[in-house]
Parts: sequence; structure tokens; C-alpha cells
Amino acid sequence: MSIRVRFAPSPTGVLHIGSVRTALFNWLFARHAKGKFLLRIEDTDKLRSSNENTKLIFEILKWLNIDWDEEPVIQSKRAERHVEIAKELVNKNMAYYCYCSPEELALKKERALKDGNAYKYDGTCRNNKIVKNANPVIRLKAEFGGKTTVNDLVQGEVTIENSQLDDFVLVRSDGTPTYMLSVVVDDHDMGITHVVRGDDHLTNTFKQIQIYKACGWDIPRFGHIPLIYGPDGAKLSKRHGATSAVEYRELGYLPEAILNYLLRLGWSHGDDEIISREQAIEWFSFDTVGKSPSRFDIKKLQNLNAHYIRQRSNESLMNYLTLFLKYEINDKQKDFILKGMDGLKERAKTILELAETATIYIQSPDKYDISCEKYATSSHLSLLKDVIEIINNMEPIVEDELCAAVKELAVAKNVKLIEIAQSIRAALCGKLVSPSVFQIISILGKEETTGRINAFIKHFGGA
RNA sequence: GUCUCCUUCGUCUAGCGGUUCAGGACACCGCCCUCUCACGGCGGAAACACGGGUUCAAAUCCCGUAGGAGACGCCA
Repeated sequence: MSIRVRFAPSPTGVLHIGSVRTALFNWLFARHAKGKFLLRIEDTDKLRSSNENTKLIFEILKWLNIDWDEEPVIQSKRAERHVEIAKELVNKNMAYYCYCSPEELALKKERALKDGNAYKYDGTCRNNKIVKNANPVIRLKAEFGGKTTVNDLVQGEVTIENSQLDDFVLVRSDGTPTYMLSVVVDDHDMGITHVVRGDDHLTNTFKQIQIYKACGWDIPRFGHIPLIYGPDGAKLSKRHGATSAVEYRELGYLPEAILNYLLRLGWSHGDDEIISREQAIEWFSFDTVGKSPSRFDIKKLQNLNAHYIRQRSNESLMNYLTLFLKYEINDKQKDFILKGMDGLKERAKTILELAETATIYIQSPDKYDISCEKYATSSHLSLLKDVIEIINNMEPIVEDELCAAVKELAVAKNVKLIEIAQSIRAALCGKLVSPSVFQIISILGKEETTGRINAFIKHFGGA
């Protein structure tokens, strides 16, 4: 039988980076096994779910190049079916109506907590046939004897005593199905063979198995992957910085870098670090997924991102970075950036950074960093005039020749090359960090270069 | 509190009883390259949570202890 897995996010927030990893593992597992990867939107919490979030989930998955098979299942549309199953269970005496009020239960829960016990529903209505007027919930008649063992793809064999379970709710008093019910019915109806999800669901699994048993359905295999934590070891959340895939996209992280990073978080293939899509599909297996939680390390993501930026073609980066510019650029500016891309891309950790540094080819500096003043002394300005001289006498400007000529100037004036180079850099870029100044000059051309240098001389010479 | 899971350098991890005084990657430090910053190259510091077993031999198996995480909802 062919493998069928699913990714089932709830559209209650923007897609969490940990969810993306769950999606990735499911997807890799399916593609490796040549099975199906399905999507299900768990939007039963109508208050917190939104269509915008649902759309964003699809959009991000597409952006990451995680493709899915078949039409996504929208869970909220299947509520009737879920309730129907619960009613069948009532008819089969596997479930029952419970009339306990939330207030009564809250009281019992409080008491249990005070005594230091885990709260479990006490089964008041289990054998009570008294039908009250209040809107009842439907509870599953849980099995209390014996144990249940799950042979988890990641966690191995996990066993709990069934006495730990209670008669949990399948259908709420307002007639809507609970998550526990919906998941099981949908997974069954979708023909899911392997349920792969975050390990925060591990204990839910035992409840869900009871539903499967009550319905007489085949139980799928389960795989619970550890969650991602922040640098301090607590669950990754807002206070750690960006948590959603959307944010990482906006910060200028490449999909291939995010995927590679997420893949290596909790999974490994020997000493391999840089892993392509194809290799990932070929190598992926749950055998090498670790059980211990891992911490999110932005520095490593950045390193990977920088690597994949260098891997990308200049044209592809060009198109990408225009999305990050706040204004339109003309063909000449595009041409400049493209020519300078080799120098730009090995300095950028994100596309956002790339776009920022690329502005040196778009506009002259609107201000000079305070650090530039060091290279704007009268002797520096005098040297810059000599540089203008050199540039004006060179036709056309060739990077190497220009470099050689400026080096000669340095020797002739008995100054270090760095004094001249940094001075030029300050004049051209307004800061002391940039690609090679000789490359920048050869790209900007005579007019733009001398214009910027003259502006610099004027700015500091007048003072 | 109860149940379940986890524990190798700061971080991600390799290791699945001997070939490892523990390997790689990121980060960090130093050197080289060098017009700055990067890139690249070379080198360095840095870990088997603790305590008992089992065994000729344990990071690797077993049992405790400590620490951490998750679950215990008419949320998903």
C-alpha cells in the first residue's frame, strides 16, 4: 500500500517555522517513498482562523517549493461527518451523552488540582441514562484496563496505562466536533497511513487510538518529531525574534536555505551540511531523526543563506532583490547592479542586505558616515583630486589598470594604498565598507565617479 | 502534582561495545590573503549531566539521581 501523509496546520496565525519543518519532514517522507503528500486546513476554531492565514499557508508552501497532491481538505466543511461518526458511536454504546455542566466540571477540576492529582472526568454520566434539558456533550467511553503501546517512527515504543485516560469530549454542547474527533475521522477518510506531527501531540495519540478502535478503523503509523526551541531552551516564540516563515521571507532568507537549515535541525546524514532537495529526498528517513529537541540558531541559518546566495545566478539575485527595493530602478541601474553582483553577493547574508548594499550602484550617498571623516583630511582630499586626474586620463576605465595607477600614486605620494582607497570608498559609498572601489569605479564610469568624489571634496573641503 | 519524552563542544550534530585521549558544521579566537568588509586558506580553544552496575572492553547496554521539555481543556 502506498504511503499517504498529511500536513495539517491551523490557520490561526502565520505559519510557524516549526510547522514548516513538520511540513518538510512529511513532504520528504512522501517524496522519498513516492507516496502522497496531502494538505488539511484545521480551521475548526472559527474565532481564531482566517482566510488570509489559509491563503498565506498555501503561498508559503509554494514559495518553499513544497508541493502537495490532491485538493486540500478544509476541516470545517466536514463537521457534519465528524458528528455523525460520534453519534454512531453513541448508538454502538461506545460513546455517551454527558450533561455535566462546565461549572460542575470546573469545580471538580479545581479540587483535583488542589489534591495534586491529574484531572480526569469522573464518568458521572457514563451509565446514567437521565436525560436533562441542557445541551449535552458526547464523550467517548474510554478503555480503562490494560496499556496502549505506540510504535512511533521517531520516539520508538511508547507505552502508557489506559487508566491515565478519561472519557474525553468528542462533540461539544454546541454540536461542533472537537479536534480529537475531527483529526481521527479526517485522517481515516483521507487514507492517511503515517501521521507525522510535532511531539506535543504524542499524548493525544493515545486518545486518538481509542477513537480508531471504537470505530473499528485501522490505526495509522505515527511519527512525533521534537519541537524547535529558542536559544534559551523554551519553546520558540515571539520574544526570541522571528518565528513565522513569512517573517524570514521578508528578512531576505532564501527558501533553499530555510529548508536546508530546518532539515538539519534534528536530522542528519553523516557529516553532510549542504544538502540539495534531491539529496534530501533520496536520503530522508525517520531512522535518523533525533528524539531530543533542538534550539533555533539564527547564525547558522545566516551562514547557510549566505552560501545559497553565492550559489544563485546573478540574474536570479537581481530579480529577487528588486522585490526588496522601495522604488523602481531603470535599466542602467540594473545593469550596474548586475555588473557588480559578484562583489555584492559574497558580502550579503540576506537578500535584504544585498538590496541595501546594491544602492551604491543606484544613487550617490545621501550622507557620509561619521567614520568617513577620518579619510577626509586636506591631504586625503588632495589625493582624491589626483585620483580624479587619473580617472579623467584613462579611456576606457579598466579595473586592473586603474588599481595599478592608484598604487603608483600611493608610492609617488608616499602614502599607504589604504589611505587612498578608503577615501575613495567614503566618497563613493558614504561608508567604509563596500566591494572593491576599483570595481565600483569601473562600473559607475567616469562621470558618476568624479561627480561623487567632487561632491565629497566640496562637502568636506568647504568645512 | 500525574504521565510521557529528552540529556555528546556555546549551538546543530557524527558516533549505533573495541579502529575515537570523541569527528564535522555554525559561532568564537589567531594567522595568511588583502583597498575596507566579506569570500577563501591554515590553525586554536571547546563536549560524552552525575552516580552505580553489566562486560576483558561503554559516549555507546541496564538501573538510579539531577536537570530540561511536552501533555494533562466543551484549544488546535
